[in-house]
Amino acid sequence: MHYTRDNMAGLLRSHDINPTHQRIEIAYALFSRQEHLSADQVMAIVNTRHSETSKATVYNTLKLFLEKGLVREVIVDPSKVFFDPNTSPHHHLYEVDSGKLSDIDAEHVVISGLPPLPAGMVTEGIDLIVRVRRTS
Amino acid sequence: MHYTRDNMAGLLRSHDINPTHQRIEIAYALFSRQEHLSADQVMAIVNTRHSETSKATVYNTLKLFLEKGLVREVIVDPSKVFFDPNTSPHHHLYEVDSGKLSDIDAEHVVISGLPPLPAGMVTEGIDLIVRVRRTS
DNA sequence: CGCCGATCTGGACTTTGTCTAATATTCGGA
DNA sequence: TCCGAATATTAGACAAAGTCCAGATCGGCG
Ligand SMILES: [Mn+2]
Ligand SMILES: [Mn+2]
Ligand SMILES: [Zn+2]
Ligand SMILES: [Zn+2]
Repeated sequence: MHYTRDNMAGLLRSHDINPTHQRIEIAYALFSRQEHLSADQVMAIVNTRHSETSKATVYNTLKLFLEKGLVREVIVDPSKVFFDPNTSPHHHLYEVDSGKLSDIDAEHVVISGLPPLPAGMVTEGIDLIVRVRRTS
Repeated sequence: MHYTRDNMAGLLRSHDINPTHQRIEIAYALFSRQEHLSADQVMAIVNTRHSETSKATVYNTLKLFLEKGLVREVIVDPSKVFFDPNTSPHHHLYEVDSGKLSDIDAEHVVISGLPPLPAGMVTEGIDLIVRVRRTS
């Protein structure tokens, strides 16, 4: 599957999001790259050409995408949140020094032996983060 | 093992940390409670009685404890870091709504099928976070 | 064209955390 | 015990991420 600006409107509609110019640009930034981006990075990307999208809109839009399940949040760096266009179950490899974040396919990873959940609780997700460092 | 202010100095020295009044208070806040605390919470606790420890000292001290391996950092909430006096290998259960964070013993948890690390990389830690929500 | 709800915006504000330069404390040695 | 150097603490300025709001703008429809 190949992402273009032109198929962003359909993607947004399929997630019950009204497609606007700004939302299309922001979605395109994430989906065309298939990378983990911070709000700051998204803002820099969408404002490279000319369109001028405000900070408030970038944050509002990313939050909207999150609520609608179009993207997922990755909390791995204490100073900023990353947004992930890959919403299929997967884990993350985090290079502590460089801040580089990459995906680990969940398909072959098995997590067993977790204790039963407290009553009245339901799992929203299991985040597995492998923190690595360059051999010094 | 039972933690008192009086045995904090020894604990600090055993981790190569010069025990000072402020450091003892901060360590005592964490170890006597055995809870995950944010810097803000630590500051509130140590300043409840009278001692008046500054914000800079709270942050400096928590970072020092981290470097010396006396506490560990838990990154689970996008808005603040939690400090964990439990440095033995364990995982976390995070209640998304309430923000409550609790330990999952690592002893019976098995994680298998992780892909090999990129060359020249060494694992610094594996963080497993089970995000749960109250059944609605 | 003109209306109206939805969206976008600048900028003030909040929160978490960092930095700095001045002050205070600690601690080993005389 | 006293002293000086090294170490630690501090107030407050600063920075960065993120939130909020009231007013401006957009865009689809009659
Ligand atoms: Mn989806
Ligand atoms: Mn230890
Ligand atoms: Zn990912
Ligand atoms: Zn813990």
